[in-house]
Amino acid sequence: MDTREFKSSLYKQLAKVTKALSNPHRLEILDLLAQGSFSVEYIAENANMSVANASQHLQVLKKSGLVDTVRDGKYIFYELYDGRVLETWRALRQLGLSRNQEINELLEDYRQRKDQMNLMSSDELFQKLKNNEVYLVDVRPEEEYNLGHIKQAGSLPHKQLKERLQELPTDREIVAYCRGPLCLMADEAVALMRKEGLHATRLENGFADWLAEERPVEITDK
Amino acid sequence: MDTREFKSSLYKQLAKVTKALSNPHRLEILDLLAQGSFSVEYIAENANMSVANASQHLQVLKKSGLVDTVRDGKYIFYELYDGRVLETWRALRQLGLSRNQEINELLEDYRQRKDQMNLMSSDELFQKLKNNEVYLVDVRPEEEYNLGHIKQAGSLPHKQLKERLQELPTDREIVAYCRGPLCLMADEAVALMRKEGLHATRLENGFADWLAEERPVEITDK
DNA sequence: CTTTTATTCAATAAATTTATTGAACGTTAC
DNA sequence: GTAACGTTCAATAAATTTATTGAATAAAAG
Repeated sequence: MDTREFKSSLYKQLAKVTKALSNPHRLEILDLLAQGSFSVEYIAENANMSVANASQHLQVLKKSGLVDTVRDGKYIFYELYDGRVLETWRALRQLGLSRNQEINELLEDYRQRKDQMNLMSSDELFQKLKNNEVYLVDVRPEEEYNLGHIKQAGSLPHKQLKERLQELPTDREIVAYCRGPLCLMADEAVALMRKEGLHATRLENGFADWLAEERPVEITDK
Repeated sequence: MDTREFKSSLYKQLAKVTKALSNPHRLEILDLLAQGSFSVEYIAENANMSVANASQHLQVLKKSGLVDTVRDGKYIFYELYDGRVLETWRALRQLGLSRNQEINELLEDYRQRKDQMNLMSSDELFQKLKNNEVYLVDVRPEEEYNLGHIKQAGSLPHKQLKERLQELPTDREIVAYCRGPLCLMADEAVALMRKEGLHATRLENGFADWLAEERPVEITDK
């Protein structure tokens, strides 16, 4: 093998990792796995695809070394291989958000339609939590809240929001958060709360980012 | 458009960026553009592909927002869009090197075959340069040396090395560097120097990394 | 104005990636 | 043991990506 062939093989190997990142479904899966480890079934349901399809995508991610599996009883849990994968995913997402104008337009359109543009930064939330100025709700599915959540947050899955609106305070600012900047559960929740006359805002990023920023969380370790 | 469609569009848009990163040729181009801006012809030659093919790949990179173009006379120069692209590329490359065992095996095989396994870290080189303990040579093509190089480095393109061996000192350690950890020019140079009885070592990373680490360089600004 | 040179475009065939389907596998619960 | 359940496999058709070829543009040089 001459030098040129060596070089081609190197980039070909490297592309195995980037190819694994090149599919929208797999990106959505990674974004979900940033929250914790989940079964194939859960992933399929939450990233909106068939179980067989999710399984195939997960195997691509596994072969590329981005995720790993742990068997627990009859379930197989997939998780990010390590913190470096999470960091790279966050950098890529950030790059995408900064370089693809259409993403921002999509997000703005969505929020404008729901009449809520303003987002709260992590810094601001951190301060307001310290001064006990806000009521914080985690609107992700309960399973994810149980794996770990922002300290002082209560669980109120967005699917149950309508029936449990009366639990929310009417005299305080409510902050809702979900998985991350691309997750729309908190946007939907805020829209609904505002329609009910509540003072609600969404956190700009989500749980995985709060964790990566090393801010206070409550984690269930297994 | 309902929430699910919105979400799919978001990840689809994001995948436009990652798809641009999913091809080995385009990775090799990015790695080259980490050194500076170059014409299509130069890129085609140095990344070993036809001009038409390089042009097509470059357009994919441009549409995804990763690179930009500047026209100068009859040449069109391609360059990384900004520092964030460089940082993301470095993170991805690092992730690849850490997660793909075959890359490391390829590199080790290559170096073993050439009987030189030991690499010098940036830290060590920095110290040795300060104490004037090493003779530093940049073995990249002269064009790239002229765009910018490590301070105190002399230019000795690996293609001219054979004829200019007598310029090298026989009584000092020689350090050779090139574009980065995936670039093999410095490995070839070190192998040749050792065969001639010189005391030579390669820098682990390359110019773009030295620059990103904010170590002393000489840059030609235009 | 014509020629030269650098780059891009358009068309095509080959290769790769993808979603879907239904069967197969392996573990748990009974 | 057998049934139920979660996951993977294998086969296939549709969609996308890729390299190659030769023609088309656009700027510079003569």
